[in-house]
Amino acid sequence: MPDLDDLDLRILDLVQEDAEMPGEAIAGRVGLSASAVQRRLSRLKRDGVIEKVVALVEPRSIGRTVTVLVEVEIDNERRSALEAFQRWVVEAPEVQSCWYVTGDADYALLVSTRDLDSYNSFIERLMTEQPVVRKYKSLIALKTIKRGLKVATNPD
Amino acid sequence: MPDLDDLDLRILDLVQEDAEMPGEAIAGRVGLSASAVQRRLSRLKRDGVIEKVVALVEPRSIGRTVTVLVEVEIDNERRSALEAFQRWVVEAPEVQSCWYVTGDADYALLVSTRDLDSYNSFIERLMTEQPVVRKYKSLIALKTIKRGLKVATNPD
DNA sequence: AGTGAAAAGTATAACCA
DNA sequence: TGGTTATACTTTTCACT
Repeated sequence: MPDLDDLDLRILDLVQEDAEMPGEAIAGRVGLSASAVQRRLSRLKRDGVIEKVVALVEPRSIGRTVTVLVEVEIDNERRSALEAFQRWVVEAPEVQSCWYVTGDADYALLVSTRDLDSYNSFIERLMTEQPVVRKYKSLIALKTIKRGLKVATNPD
Repeated sequence: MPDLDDLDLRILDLVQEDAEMPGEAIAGRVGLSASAVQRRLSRLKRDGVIEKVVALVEPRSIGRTVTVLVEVEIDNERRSALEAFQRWVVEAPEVQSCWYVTGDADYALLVSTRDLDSYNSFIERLMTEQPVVRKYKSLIALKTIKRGLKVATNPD
């Protein structure tokens, strides 16, 4: 991942908001030709700066009403099972994101399920299949204020 | 947002993983013609099922090394300032996502910054500009296990 | 609603500055 | 590296089932 110049950053800023914008529209805004923009986009994808381009789906519209932030505490005497836990998380379709964190918890999971019943099923599966999880705490999202993974490109 | 059939769900499953897949490729997988797929995609966007299509950028590659889950506690005697707080959050480029949650905290924020220094600046701005925030707790992500906002389309 | 074919719009690649 | 042109591909529109 080599050095990105200011033009790359401005392009990234735009496509993180709308990846369907035609190269020519981007070109107009950043002051380049369409093909220069496309060349840069190809390079950004090849180098892994742009991981992928995805559609963001509104969860309610496909019947997923429940979003939960789950804080998970690990049994330190079973640390050897951590890799299996992480693989489980990566495979679980309910888990949107997961971080290993400092602080009170060990892992934080962002989970999306149909309803509270299926959230409960998810937690039961987690606790029975992954005994390395000692405790968990649920922060149930009552309202989504902002949803995205956009990374700021500004210098601050 | 009217009823989605099984074909819609299968299309959504694919474009949440890779929105650049040509209509014809999707068509082959779900058993439709390319134009039928395109018509469904247009409808899904028009109806807001697909909110938008965005590029996912790898934070490190643009110099953002710090990801933090911030739990925020609200001063209940200043509830009137909540709307201003939410607007602030929506505007703040460091905040990727934010939920109003049950449990110990009131809000949970997903924050991305250049380094710990700029995270500190962010927190100071938050605390001085939004006195409605009484307390906060930082869960610093030491490792990202899984990153995305994909919503499962399966029945579970 | 779906299919297939023509038309319009984009992206890709080759070439030159 | 950027711009321009030509080619290939994709999406959009339309006539028809």
